[in-house]
Amino acid sequence: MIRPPRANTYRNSWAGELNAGRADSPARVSGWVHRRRDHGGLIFIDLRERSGIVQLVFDPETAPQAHAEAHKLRSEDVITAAGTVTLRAPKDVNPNLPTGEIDLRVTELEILADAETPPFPVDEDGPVDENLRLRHRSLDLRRAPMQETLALRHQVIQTIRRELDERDFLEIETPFLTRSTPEGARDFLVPARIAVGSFYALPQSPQLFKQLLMIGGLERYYQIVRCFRDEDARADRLPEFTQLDVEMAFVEEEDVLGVSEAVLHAVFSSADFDVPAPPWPRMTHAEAVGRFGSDRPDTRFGLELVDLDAAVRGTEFKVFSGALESGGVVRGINAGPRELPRSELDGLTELAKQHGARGLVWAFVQDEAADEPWRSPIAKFLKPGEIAAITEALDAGPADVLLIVADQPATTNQVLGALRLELARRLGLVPEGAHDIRWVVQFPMFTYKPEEQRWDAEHHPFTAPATPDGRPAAAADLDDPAGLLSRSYDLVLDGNEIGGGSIRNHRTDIQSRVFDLIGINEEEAQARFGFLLDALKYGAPPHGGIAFGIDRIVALLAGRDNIREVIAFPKSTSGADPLTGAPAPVDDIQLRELGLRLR
RNA sequence: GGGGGCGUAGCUCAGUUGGUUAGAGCGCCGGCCUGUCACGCCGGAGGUCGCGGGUUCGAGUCCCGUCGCUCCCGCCA
Repeated sequence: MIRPPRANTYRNSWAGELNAGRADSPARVSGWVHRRRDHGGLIFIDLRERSGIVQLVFDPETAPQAHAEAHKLRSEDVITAAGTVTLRAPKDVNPNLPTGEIDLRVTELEILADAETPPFPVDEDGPVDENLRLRHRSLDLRRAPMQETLALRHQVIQTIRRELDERDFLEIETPFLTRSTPEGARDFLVPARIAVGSFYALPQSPQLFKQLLMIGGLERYYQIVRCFRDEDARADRLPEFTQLDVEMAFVEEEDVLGVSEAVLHAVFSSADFDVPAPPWPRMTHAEAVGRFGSDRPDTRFGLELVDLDAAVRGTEFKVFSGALESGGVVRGINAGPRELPRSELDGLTELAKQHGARGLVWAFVQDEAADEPWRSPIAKFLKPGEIAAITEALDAGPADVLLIVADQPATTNQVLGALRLELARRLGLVPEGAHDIRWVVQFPMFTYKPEEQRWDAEHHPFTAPATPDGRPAAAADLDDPAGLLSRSYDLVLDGNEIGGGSIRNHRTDIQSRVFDLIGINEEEAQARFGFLLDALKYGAPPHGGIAFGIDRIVALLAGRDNIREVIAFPKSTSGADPLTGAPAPVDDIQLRELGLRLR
């Protein structure tokens, strides 16, 4: 698995590669003191480096000098040791260690660097405050979980490169110091010394550049590239992150999805991550939101959303009737037969409110022997027929817990989508080891922003529109933007968005019309991305692409719930770097050169 | 910008209703120990209870503020 090292003064073998086959032969290894077991007579030292751990034995009778030196060893000292690989007696074999059949009986020991006592244990995987780990990242990186995850990350990236290379993609770099690209997030800005008062923007993605590469005839491009968005972080989102960026010319959706499936399936296979073989199922955005309350549905468990408009039409219960009259909906989920104590229901209500609902209706379906069909604070406001209709619509039986939200459609879906995820988490509804991967397609092209009285691009404005029945749209189709879809696609793994892309606009007439609709006039468009619009004029091929979140993918493969765990030097949630102290103030001299003055 | 959680020894944590000298395990230091592998045994050191203020006879504990970390909402296609 690992090639032998070039023999030098430090090593001729990897610690983790020594085995019974090397018995009675000399070896020299170097690494860190993982653990010491000093018996007064014999001293055992576990020596650790990337390849693994080997036990060094220091015997006072056969090697008194090395033994004396070994007494000084402490955790994380850096040593080089030479001796003879020795078979252990059968009773002494350690079956938990790949090198457990042998020892290295050391005759020569040199301490290359001694270490202060580490601020947290390096030889265990137990929990340590994350900030402390990040402040001493070089120590944290020595720990097994980080070594494993970064090796996995490397393997993912190598697999991607190999697969794309085999498909004739060119890896091409694009600039970091650039102009703002219209992704919608806040830009990180870099003041320009050469043009005081002007700024570079760090790229939110190489979107415009990869389109230029297609117009430039490069045909198939990819890049594993850092992207920057100056927005608040989350467990799955940091201000700087790495994406696999892909673009292809003369393609339609099937081409991009096909390449994506082949590459990612190779990635999953290489990591022994068990997802179905492609082609992966596709779900429309409308279905995803309708059934799961999310555009990144986790379909590994039920609790699907059910429309209750018909069941409660004409009701006198104001929460429901009020919602319906103001263009809202009434929807619910059947959480199945549960004993949910009041405190848990309150918690769910709190969650619903956090997501914008005014409240949460809950009901326990009772069996026929009970006085009332429901046990619920709102039962008395509903007619028996309405209760029966809701119960039937939710396909509910005795002891089932029903959760109902009445609000505007977007809010209702978001709230119920969040509730079903929370319930699944609390109740452990996701089957162990189950994974689901699927495309979400046919996103709306535009969303209407009432407060600004204009349409906005749901994806980004370079996405090609499609008619409501899913055909590529012509310029004339944009006259009625309401029902338009986009030729975009997201890839969703276990409820996580791990990639997304689209077929782009390669014709200036459609592109201009899109800008028009979202309120970017010709002058502004020319100022912000005239270089792309100009390029489109000189013959752009139909093209499209996709981008995948490398951090998220590796985190999912590694079973980590936080992408910081798969990044060597991550920022904290606040966007600060506990290691370097960035962001940090700068000298007045630097500010003057940039023509900046601080308030 | 908003909400929740956390902050006590080097690490991971406990700390009752506000009450004498703030504890445990691991680590660390010293001693003993020749087959351990989470070695074992004996002894020891180690605390600005995040920081600031307040209430109180008395604060790790209650209150206010603040900082940091974290999860979420907003934001982020």
